[in-house]
Amino acid sequence: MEDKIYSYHAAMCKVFSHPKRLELINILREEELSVSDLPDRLGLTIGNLSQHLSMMRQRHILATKKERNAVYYRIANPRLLEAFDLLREIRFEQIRQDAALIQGRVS
Amino acid sequence: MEDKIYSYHAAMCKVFSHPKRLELINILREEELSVSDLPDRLGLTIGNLSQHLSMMRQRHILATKKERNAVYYRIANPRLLEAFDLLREIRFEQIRQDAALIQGRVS
DNA sequence: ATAGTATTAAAGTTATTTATAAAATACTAT
DNA sequence: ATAGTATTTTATAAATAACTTTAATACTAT
Repeated sequence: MEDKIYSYHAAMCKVFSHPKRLELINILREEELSVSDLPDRLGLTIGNLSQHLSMMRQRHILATKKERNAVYYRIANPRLLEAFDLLREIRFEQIRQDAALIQGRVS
Repeated sequence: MEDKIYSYHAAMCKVFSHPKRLELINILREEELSVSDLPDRLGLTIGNLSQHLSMMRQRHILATKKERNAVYYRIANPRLLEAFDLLREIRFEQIRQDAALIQGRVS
């Protein structure tokens, strides 16, 4: 039971474990976009992009709506952006500390 | 440059993308423990555990100290637990919503 | 020094993830 | 209905990650 919770949690975190998916989240925080807007901005083929989108939707990170002949993707839950930002901030802090270490200014 | 930031960010998130690593983080939030305390609690072989520990230390999620003939691991940065809890909370919320849907009580 | 214990590293195997290209589906508008 | 566009799916190959077993290292205490 407890095991399942960790598995669900891990499945969601897997979304964050690929640089292009993170970049995508960061793009979609501003505006929702259609699939065809994205391959150029991300440097991905359409097929590959579609795979990422599909796994992100399955895990409720992204949500979609259909309009005319396009499918629009958006961030499913704004709180995800809080988590995104918090993790990024923690990572930045680490990088700053590493840099300080290299320059001999140990905190 | 921007690419590198996403890669660093993703590398850190990869730590969270495995259920046993999440379980480990949750165990270590209470107390720091030695390597030999962990295989039984996690149901991992020592070799496999050691690989997880090593990658988590490399990414600054865990920190170590040596004492007598044991190596103790602890959470490197308490803010990681904030992120852990936030993500878990978001995931729980999703599960609750899914459950509600199945039972026909659409929010 | 030697034996015993704890930890890490290496090698080999399996499983999972990612990327590419091609085919299939879905929808629009004529 | 047909042609055209957008999106998804599938098949395959390549890359990465995970697990197991065994060997090596490091440290303790006698």
